[in-house]
Amino acid sequence: MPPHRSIPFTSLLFKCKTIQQLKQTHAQLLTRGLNHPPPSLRPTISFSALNSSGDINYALLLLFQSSTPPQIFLYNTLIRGLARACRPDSLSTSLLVFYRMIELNVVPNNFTFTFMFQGCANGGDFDLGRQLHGMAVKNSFAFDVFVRNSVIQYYSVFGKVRDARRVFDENEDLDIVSWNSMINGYLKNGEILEGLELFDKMPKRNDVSWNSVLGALVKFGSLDDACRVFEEMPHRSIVSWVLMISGYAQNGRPKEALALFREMQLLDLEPNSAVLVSVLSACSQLGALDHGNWVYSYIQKKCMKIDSILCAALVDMYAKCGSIDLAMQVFHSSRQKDVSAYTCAISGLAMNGRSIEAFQLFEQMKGEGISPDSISYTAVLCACSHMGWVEKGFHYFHSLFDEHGIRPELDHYACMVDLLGRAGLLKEAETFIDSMAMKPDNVIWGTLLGACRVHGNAEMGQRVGNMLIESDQNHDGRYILLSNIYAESRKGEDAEEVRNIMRKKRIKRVPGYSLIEVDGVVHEFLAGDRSHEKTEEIYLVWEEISKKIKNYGYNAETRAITFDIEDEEKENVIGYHSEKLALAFGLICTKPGSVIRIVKNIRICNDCHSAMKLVSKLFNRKISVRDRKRYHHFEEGRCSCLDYW
DNA sequence: AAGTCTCAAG
Repeated sequence: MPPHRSIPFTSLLFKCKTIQQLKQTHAQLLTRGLNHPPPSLRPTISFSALNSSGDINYALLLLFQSSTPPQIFLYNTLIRGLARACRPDSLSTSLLVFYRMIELNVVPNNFTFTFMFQGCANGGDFDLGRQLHGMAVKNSFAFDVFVRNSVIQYYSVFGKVRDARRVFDENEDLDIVSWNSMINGYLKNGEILEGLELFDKMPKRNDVSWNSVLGALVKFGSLDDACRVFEEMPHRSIVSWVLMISGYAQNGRPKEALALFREMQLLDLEPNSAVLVSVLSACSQLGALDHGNWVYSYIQKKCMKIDSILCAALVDMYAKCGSIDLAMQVFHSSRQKDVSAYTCAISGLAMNGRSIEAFQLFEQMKGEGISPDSISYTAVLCACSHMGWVEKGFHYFHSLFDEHGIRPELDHYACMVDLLGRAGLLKEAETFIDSMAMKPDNVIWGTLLGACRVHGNAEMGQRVGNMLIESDQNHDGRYILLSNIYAESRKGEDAEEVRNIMRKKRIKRVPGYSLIEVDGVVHEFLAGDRSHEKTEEIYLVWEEISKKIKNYGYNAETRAITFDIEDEEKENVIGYHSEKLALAFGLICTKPGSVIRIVKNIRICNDCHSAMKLVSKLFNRKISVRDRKRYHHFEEGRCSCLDYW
């Protein structure tokens, strides 16, 4: 068969849009006896190796089975595809390709080396990279600026900034990417000053240079410094916006994240999925369902692809805004779900009082061949804790290592201590802490202290509380817990003593607050807050509510009163806990029949819990309160937590 | 014929 007969097929191959089409067309070509004519290899290998919907194994097969020795371009394409793919065997496979080409006397060129270094950087093999570097130098490929830049990048990834700097210094012929790679090497490895010094010396800067600095400030410096750079930089690319918005979202400043996003919209800039992921994270933190809904409809309107990260963010947002049904709807309709998306759904279910489904989903995930990671385990252990399922908790705790070889981390231990402590097994919890394979941190002891308070164990509480205060003198929560434990076990003097120490050390109490979103605006309330513009009305309404529910058995509890309030104010303040004010505001401002959604930064107290239950019944409203750990969905006088929390 | 640097979740 004359070779030119393959030409029409080759152009057909170039037009293929999917791997299936490509394989079919290629198969037709093969059945006509045109066994891998060289021109057909290029489109097939390029597509299979580089396209995100390609099939790199198919490309490998074609390359290794070719009857004629493939051109260097094809080898390079495969190595490039492998470097990009980030599979666990990527690097060993590209090394195989590398040896194969040498074996067939195809001499590697500067492109080969660029892709190999990229592979080493992504695949985590330092030694191989160093050998290749020697080889590249010996064969004069290190003169190519691309090769050199990928070497700098490779050394930087492994924290070998000095080696990177040597390559950088040895060469006259540097371009802006060399500078960026070198600066980024410093910044990523925490050598901020060196990085900034080099940045100052740069002959010319581009967006990437500025964004590297911006990213380092967000991560290692202060957000406010980053903000200043953001204001001053000559041009903001989408990456700059991503960095700032995610910086705010991840550092407990979700309101500022949303404000910056609004600024972006006013400038008519199109958000990408990275921006939306951060915006969704901010919505999750604020419980801002209206905003979150807007983001979801925006994604649908723009037909944006929902990848596993966006899926996880959406599921997390809906779950943390209390709309677990919507969360699961998004989850099930998404095609791309990775372990994180599953984990978000699992912890979302658990948080919303649907632990049985959480366990089912965990098993389903394993059934689909996705292995749980350490965070998935934190989620199931939390689910056990919410239900008080001690035995199940131990089962999962043991399977952590037995089934998945994951060594328990502090988070897992903390979940177990919470599970035991909440269930009233305080002794067992303490024994469990003693059996830990690592040194327990203050979070673990703090969890036990919290349990001591819930179950009124003053002896253990005193011991643990004093130890905690000793080791971390500035944590307000520990003083408060200990003082309350004393107060509740009628040791008023000891409680007073703790209060005095706290005053003397000038330890500021982090105030408890509640958020409620009405018509896209997030309102914030503190306990006894009188700053809201509708204060008069809010307090009036709460008085009415209070009177009404008292007729149905509500008795303002005084046990849970915080200590830094003067005695005569006690009843007043517990009557005006932030969630009660938010509830009154919600009753004033939302439509009858709609759900009132409140987000708290600390745990809900007994008093508010019983008040909420009664209001849900007497006012016939569904109320959702998210506290620091979980959701309480109140309906018709009952709570989804079944009064266990 | 092709490449090197900045970017997101639990």
